[in-house]
Amino acid sequence: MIQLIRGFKDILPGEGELWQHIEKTAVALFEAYGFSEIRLPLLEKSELFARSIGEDTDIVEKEMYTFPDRKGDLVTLRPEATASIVRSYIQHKLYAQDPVQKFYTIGPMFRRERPQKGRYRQFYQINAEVLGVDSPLIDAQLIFMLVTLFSRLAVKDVEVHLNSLGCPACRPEFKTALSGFLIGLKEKLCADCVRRSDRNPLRVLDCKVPSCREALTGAPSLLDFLCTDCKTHFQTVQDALRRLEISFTINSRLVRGLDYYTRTTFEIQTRSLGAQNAIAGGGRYDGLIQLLGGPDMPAIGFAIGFDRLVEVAGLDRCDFINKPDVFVAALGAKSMQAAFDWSCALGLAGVTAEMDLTGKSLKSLMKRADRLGAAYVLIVGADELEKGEVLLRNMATKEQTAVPLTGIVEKVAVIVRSGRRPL
RNA sequence: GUGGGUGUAGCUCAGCUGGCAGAGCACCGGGUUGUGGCCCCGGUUGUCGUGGGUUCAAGUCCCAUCACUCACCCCA
Repeated sequence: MIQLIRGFKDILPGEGELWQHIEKTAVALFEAYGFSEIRLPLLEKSELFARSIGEDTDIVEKEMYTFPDRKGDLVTLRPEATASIVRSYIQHKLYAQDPVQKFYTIGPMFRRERPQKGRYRQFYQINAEVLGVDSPLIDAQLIFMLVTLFSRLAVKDVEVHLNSLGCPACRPEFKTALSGFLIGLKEKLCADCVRRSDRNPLRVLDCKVPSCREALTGAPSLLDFLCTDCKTHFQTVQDALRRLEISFTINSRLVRGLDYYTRTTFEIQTRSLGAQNAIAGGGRYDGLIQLLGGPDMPAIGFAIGFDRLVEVAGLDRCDFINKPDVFVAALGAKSMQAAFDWSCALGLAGVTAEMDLTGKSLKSLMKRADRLGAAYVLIVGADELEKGEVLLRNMATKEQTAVPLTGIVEKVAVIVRSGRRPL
């Protein structure tokens, strides 16, 4: 048997409906705030990610699906969406029409990590990005949208973690101070942190090893090093969040894994996902557009882990399963023909009709109708055809109505519609 | 990439110190000659993850491998 590739998964019928519901909820929300959909390729030149995400990140160093195409060009299955969004914004000069652009996009990303709860090699993200807006108010609005979405999807125990990473004017100063602090501490840190302290000292801050955390208690805080502009920006974000009644925690150790982040960064966490507790993360990346060859434009965005969101959404999967309105139970070959014609016509009339084509006993047909959750069963047999009327059984009330054969499709459709609950 | 746990019927799992591969659910049929859910009776379903090894004999012990899973790492 050929099995699927490690870390990949099938979204089976029964789950698909829930995925769709979540997607629709997100799209409706984004559109209400003026975001438009952008659809992007899954494959990009490898160089795009190396430049945007950062050569020294784990993603680029060891997690990307990178391979030469048939001509020998290095291509990569996208590990995230922001790089492509920015690439597209620059390439099509979208800023020329209107410097402010708001996008959302939903789709698969690929990273070759070891699979775990809520972590797959092909995983899905919902992204929203605002390009060309400097104002800290937009930062708050994005967080507001995330919190709103999670509440609409009944996600429990949502926590907003907030930090500012500063800008090219103030971050280097902090990095120097941090490096200085770390030098004296090398023997107290774990092996990973010793390596990090040279290459990417910021990452030492969110190490989970208890001894490292302890050693870092007196470490300089990023927030003390922010320049005046960054400080004001961060303060405005917080004030706006308070006005929007969103509770948040400032976590000066919240560091992003991608190099391009500046200023505001945030992460939405929830319990009940084990170690993979982040369901969304994002932040500002003011320098990225210019870095990739575009104009000097600010930008901010977030990514939601779709797979994780599906796991923590407080929704009953059964509520979204597609149930037939009518199950057509045909007994005998002659009945089968008539029943088949009617079930096709019912579909056109907007009534979901399901029927069994294998010629089973009425008992098993009834069982099947019950399992599928059909609202009605239309019983069609030789006796009924002779009498000129078939029986429509309401599965909930067990009431049976005789429906004459003339105009049967319309009559069934009327009864089914009247029985449907208004949405 | 590192470490732990788990792979037996479609699903959930039992199977002892090696000795004929099992149960519940599901499915199919019958009781009810044409009416679902409850009840009763009967029936189908297996490369015991895969490949080696030890043994008279391996689901069981050993090695390898694949997959799932949890954690580290990293990240959404």
